Amino acid sequence: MALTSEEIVREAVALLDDVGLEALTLRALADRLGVKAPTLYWHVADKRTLLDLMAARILADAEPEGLRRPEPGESLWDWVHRRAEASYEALVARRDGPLVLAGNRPSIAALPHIEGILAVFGDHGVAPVEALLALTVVGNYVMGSALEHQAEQRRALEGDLVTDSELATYLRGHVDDFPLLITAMRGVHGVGPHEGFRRGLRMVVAGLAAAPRAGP
Amino acid sequence: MALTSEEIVREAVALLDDVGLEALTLRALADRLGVKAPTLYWHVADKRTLLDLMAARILADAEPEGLRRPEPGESLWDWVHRRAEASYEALVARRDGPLVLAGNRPSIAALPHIEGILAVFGDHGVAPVEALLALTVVGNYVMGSALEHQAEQRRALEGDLVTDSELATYLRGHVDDFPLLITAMRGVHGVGPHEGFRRGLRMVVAGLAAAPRAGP
DNA sequence: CACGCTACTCGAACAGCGTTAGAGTGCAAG
DNA sequence: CTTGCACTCTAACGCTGTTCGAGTAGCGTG
Repeated sequence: MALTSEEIVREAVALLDDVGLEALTLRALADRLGVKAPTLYWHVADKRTLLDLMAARILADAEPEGLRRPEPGESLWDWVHRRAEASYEALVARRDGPLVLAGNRPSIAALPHIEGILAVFGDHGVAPVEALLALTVVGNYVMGSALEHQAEQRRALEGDLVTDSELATYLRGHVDDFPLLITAMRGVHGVGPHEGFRRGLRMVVAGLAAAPRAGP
Repeated sequence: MALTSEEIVREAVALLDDVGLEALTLRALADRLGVKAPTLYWHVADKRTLLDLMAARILADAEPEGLRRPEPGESLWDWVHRRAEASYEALVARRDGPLVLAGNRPSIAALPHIEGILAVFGDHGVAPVEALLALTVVGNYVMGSALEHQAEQRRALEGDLVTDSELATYLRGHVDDFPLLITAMRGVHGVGPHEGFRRGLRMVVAGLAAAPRAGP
């Protein structure tokens, strides 16, 4: 049975989930597919383009069906908020997902999708330029947040650097030096780990909604 | 004359500017220092920790003196805006800077700095929790934007994928399929490349300023 | 001066990586 | 049966980060 490039990409993403980006080697991927490494080069040009394909697939998975358009009666910005939340969660759920996506622009295949989003903005009276701006602002915030969250997570796995809990114990030893930081961390610790992202997202979207001439 | 680890880090950052992250090899760095590769291991534990040190240095360079506190009479949020703009520009100016910073949390050395920022927020009546939230929101937005900008820039250098101009010519060939996207891109193209970040930043900061109980 | 000790540098080598060249295998079409 | 294509393999290249153990220069002490 012949190997397909889609099968390779699918298994590569699965391997990524298992071992992380650093251990994602072509030989390991080939092993997983019951094949030797050079075989992959018949189906995929490069490791670089393999990563591009993986990024495209991860991105596609992060856009479920129900988010293509707003629910009936849903406000534009509530929809933007929901979209952002969903892609953040999809990004964070996939191990090293943000890292893989970091270097890879969406392919041409994503253009119709973007056009559709701009159309929705248009239905709500937002001009294309403003819409694209809002889209990239939210996208960059989501990307940055996911990246930071996973960086922290990776640290905790490797255990060799400043994790949040290590930071907490360090701070406890220097209560007098960092009173504000300590109360801030305590307040953040009260809510869940992703709650910070959500609260921030709400403010970001509010800022976007307030700024342009988003007609009533 | 003995080699110091600071000298290594300084030269590593310079090498990064010259050749980019992918070509930043220990042998090349050693060559630049007039030394052989194993020597570096006497001064630095790992390449990983070398990257951590580089990240710390890049981050430190991104915080110039005049931004520690607001100018007299400057509003809190104008100051936040100025800080964000400065670090964005520092990040983008340094080749692959965002990529290096992506995996590396600020070291313990950065804590006093953060504490100082929280104190400024406190002077303006913003509680530590809200201040830390605002700080990470802006930080994540800056990080995501810098990452995206440099990803685009890298594509243009390597010339083998979808750069903005290639995208533009592709779009010109499919005017009927993507009318909104085209007018949006045209509008973005009118202003400078970093203007999108600035306009977005203004909205993000506005959202932050409006949301919490930032007393008068 | 001679001693050893520490600080520092090096050559040689290892395993593993992405990648290529070329030979081989099976299967479908003529 | 033969040809040719689609696909996979073995072997190897140059490169990477990293380790080992030997070597050297300078210094404080006897």
